[in-house]
Amino acid sequence: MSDTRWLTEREQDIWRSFMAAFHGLTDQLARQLQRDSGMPHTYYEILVSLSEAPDRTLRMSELAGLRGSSRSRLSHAVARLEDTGWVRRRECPTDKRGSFAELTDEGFAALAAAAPGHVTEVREKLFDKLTPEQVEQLGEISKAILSGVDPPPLPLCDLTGDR
Amino acid sequence: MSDTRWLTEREQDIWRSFMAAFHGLTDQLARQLQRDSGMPHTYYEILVSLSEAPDRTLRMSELAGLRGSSRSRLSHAVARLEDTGWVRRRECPTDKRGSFAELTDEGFAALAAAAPGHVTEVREKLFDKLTPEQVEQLGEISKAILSGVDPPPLPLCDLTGDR
DNA sequence: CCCGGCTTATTGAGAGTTCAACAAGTACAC
DNA sequence: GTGTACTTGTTGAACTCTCAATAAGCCGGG
Repeated sequence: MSDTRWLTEREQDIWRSFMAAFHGLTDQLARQLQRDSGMPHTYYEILVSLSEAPDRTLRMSELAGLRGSSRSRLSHAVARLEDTGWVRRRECPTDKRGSFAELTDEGFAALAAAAPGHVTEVREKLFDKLTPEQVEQLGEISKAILSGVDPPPLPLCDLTGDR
Repeated sequence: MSDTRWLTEREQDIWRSFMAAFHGLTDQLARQLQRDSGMPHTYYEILVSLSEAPDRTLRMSELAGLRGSSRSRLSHAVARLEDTGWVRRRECPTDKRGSFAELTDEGFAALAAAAPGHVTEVREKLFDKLTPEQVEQLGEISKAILSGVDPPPLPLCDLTGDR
């Protein structure tokens, strides 16, 4: 328990570059979206997920699952998106607990308006900086990391009686 | 202006894996730190930077630069860290505007207590998932991305007269 | 010296996230 | 059926982050 496998000098170097690069990149993307389209990156991704769903509609918990977000976060986010008129809530006929979130036409338009600037930023700040081989490597690396990431911060009730 | 260079199918795939992997990873690290050590990841990194500085002390703006954080954010964070007793503010004798942040013994102890769990998480969730070649590739990729990331969200007053 | 222009750091309000608690509905054993 | 256990989604409070505004000190030209 006490024999921690510390990082080597080299590993720490890479780890720090990685964190700096990724935070720099995501910060920049988030900033661009907020500045040019007035929406947080998280909300942009919610709109994307809805836009790709049949009828542009998803159950709240499916949406949370897709976005790796907690139900609570999603609930707050959708409340705000509803205020701006980009999303509408509908009730589920078969399960009265359930809620659907549906992308409105205004929401779709906002997404369509935001996309070009966002994609341009992604291309310039990420893909343009890497060689084609590095892009493929990044894909492999990402898949490998994903395999180790525990199921998202979903409700994931604490089953164990621990503590 | 209107000819956006959209992502190819393959690129979008990689982009999404990348985002999912990275968000999953950072979420998990943040969660582990908050749960086991009661501190946000951002604060952990502030403590790390201070612990490595001469006299465990840094000017506020140097610290902000190191951490790629805005002055404002750092100011709020240090205020809170001061409340918990992990950091102490000192005034700068040569520049009366300036402030030093100094890691207290309690802060150092908290950091020392948090480090093993954090490192273990980094090793298990990142390094253990990758081959040695992939680790090196990740280092190169990170450096390449870093080269394109604009200077951090520092104050960076808008020099241009635009808008 | 002194004034305008930077730089340093803080502050407050607004927005997003987390966590725990909760209401409401479903499911399944009995 | 009825009750217990689980699910779905929401809410409020506490916390972090962002942005714009502000106070205060430095600095260089005239």
